[in-house]
Amino acid sequence: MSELTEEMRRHSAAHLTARAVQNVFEDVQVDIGPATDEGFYYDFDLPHRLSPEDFPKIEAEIKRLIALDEPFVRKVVSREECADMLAGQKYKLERLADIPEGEDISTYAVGDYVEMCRGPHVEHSSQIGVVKLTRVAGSYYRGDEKNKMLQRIYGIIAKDQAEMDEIVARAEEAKRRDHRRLGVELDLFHLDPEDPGQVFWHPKGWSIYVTLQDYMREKLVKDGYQEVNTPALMPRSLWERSGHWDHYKANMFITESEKRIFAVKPMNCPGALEIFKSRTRSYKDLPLRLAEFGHCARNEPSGTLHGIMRVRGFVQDDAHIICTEDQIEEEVAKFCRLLKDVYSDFGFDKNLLVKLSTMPEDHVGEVATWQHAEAALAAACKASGMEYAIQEGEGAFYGPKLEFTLIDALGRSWQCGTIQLDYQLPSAERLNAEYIGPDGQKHHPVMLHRAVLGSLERFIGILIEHYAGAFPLWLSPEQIRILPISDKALAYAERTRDALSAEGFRVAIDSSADKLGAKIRAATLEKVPYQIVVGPRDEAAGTISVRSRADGDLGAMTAEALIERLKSEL
RNA sequence: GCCAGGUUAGCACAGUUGGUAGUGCGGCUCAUUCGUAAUGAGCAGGUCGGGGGUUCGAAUCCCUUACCUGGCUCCA
Repeated sequence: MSELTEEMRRHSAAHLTARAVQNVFEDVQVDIGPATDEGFYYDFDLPHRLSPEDFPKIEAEIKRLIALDEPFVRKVVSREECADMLAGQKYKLERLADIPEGEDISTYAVGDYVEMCRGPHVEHSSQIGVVKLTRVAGSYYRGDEKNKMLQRIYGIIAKDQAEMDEIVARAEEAKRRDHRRLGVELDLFHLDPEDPGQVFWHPKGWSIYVTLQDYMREKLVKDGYQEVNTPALMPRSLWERSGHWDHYKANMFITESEKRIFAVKPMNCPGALEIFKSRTRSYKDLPLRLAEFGHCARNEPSGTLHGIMRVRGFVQDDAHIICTEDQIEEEVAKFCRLLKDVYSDFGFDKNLLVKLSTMPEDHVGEVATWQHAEAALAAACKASGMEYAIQEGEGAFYGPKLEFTLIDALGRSWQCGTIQLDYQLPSAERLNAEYIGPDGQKHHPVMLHRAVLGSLERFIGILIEHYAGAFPLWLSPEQIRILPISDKALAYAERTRDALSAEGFRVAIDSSADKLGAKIRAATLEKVPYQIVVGPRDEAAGTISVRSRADGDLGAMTAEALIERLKSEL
């Protein structure tokens, strides 16, 4: 018998969920219920509207079924037998019809419940462990929005109750770190329901934003980029030439002035090419790396918006590299090095996943060109010591791409960085960018679209959750808070602040009438990295009493000693 | 965009079978001038998301609309 796997247990839990739902409710049509990375789900169609209030009933039934400890029995059946068995189950019958002629059709029975299924499953239901249903959601039949929406129940499993408690605790930790919650608590930003998907950055949030942007600027300059800025509003004629009007119009915010149509840019690439085209270019200008923190707006469907992670107005750490085909490999490798360098500064250096998306069915350009491009991307990965997985046919229609996924402190993965090859946009059919080659002839360059962080909004959302709001010193909006023990120490607190501000630190004074304990509590909850307590004793001795977020009470020291410590930490 | 569930004070939430709103935190004022995670007292703050309906009467029931949440789809 094959080894018992997590997937078998999850998939078996899905079967019992289906069985339980059919035992509890009337007229249940079942579809499919696979295991997922997290747990499992099962899709149903039934007149009753499922809600989390139904979970206890269903869970109790699952528990009862598991306790029966019945064996899962596999049986290979004929198509006719299977159809008989599935009588009345329309989704299952459609799924049966999908199974190619000649392939084995297997069923799994637990007790009196039989289901058509490829398997494999556990041997006995008790091997599943503990099952908990987590949520219910709509889901299109076969994932196609033209089809009927089924009701999907998600669930998770654990070996025993203790493990389940642990899993639930981890989910609560993720909830505690939710950037939407911390963003409000730490006064970083707010979202206005009247203006969905647009972020209002408050002083502290904007401080993080600008600090992050300045950090990237420094990296870009060192890496040979030049920063530019292009208009937020550009005319329809340009979008028609770029192809966006045909392919992306539904996602663009469009406006009109004096009978001319304009659109808010959803991407910066046409702007970059307009700069390239503003004068005659030589092959000696290549590669030309143009970075732009351009504000883009995309009219994302309302259902996809999520906090500051998925918004309609955002800024990417965007850049476009205009180069020759021969330069692709070196430019991609250079980008990979930059990306690794940046990610490691945030502690994302481990488990970086790279995906290479190749030519899709619906594509433009020659197959040979695509193969050459894909090989260049693969070679660049290898050159920078990155392993990659191939996503067959997942590339954009205009070129292949690399996508970089980082893993945060909670072990969750986020796709942020990307580099995409584009033969289309600079071509004669589109924006017609040209340079003069060594041969004196005109040539079309290739364009690389790339971003390390992706959108700053989303990346900051990830950082908030990754750090649980406790930003490293360099990113903290308020690096130091001075807590005078009473008004009598206020003047000394102000002198101390001025000394630290002069060194470039972001410092605030808590001049409220609260007692020291309350001030410490407030600063601690707001995760300020350094707190300085000052009172008459310190003033007399010319020292300050320092508390660090990481190491607690550091005792008395001079302001100079603290400055030295902070500088070494930056 | 689709399905489901939500929306009550700045935030977190109560609000029993319909009888016209409460708690905590926060804010403000006053008092306290205090040495390492919450000083005390008082005050203000809500057309219960918007609109329509049922009813003598709606936060509560119905319809509609906006937004939010969870998924699905999408992410040239």
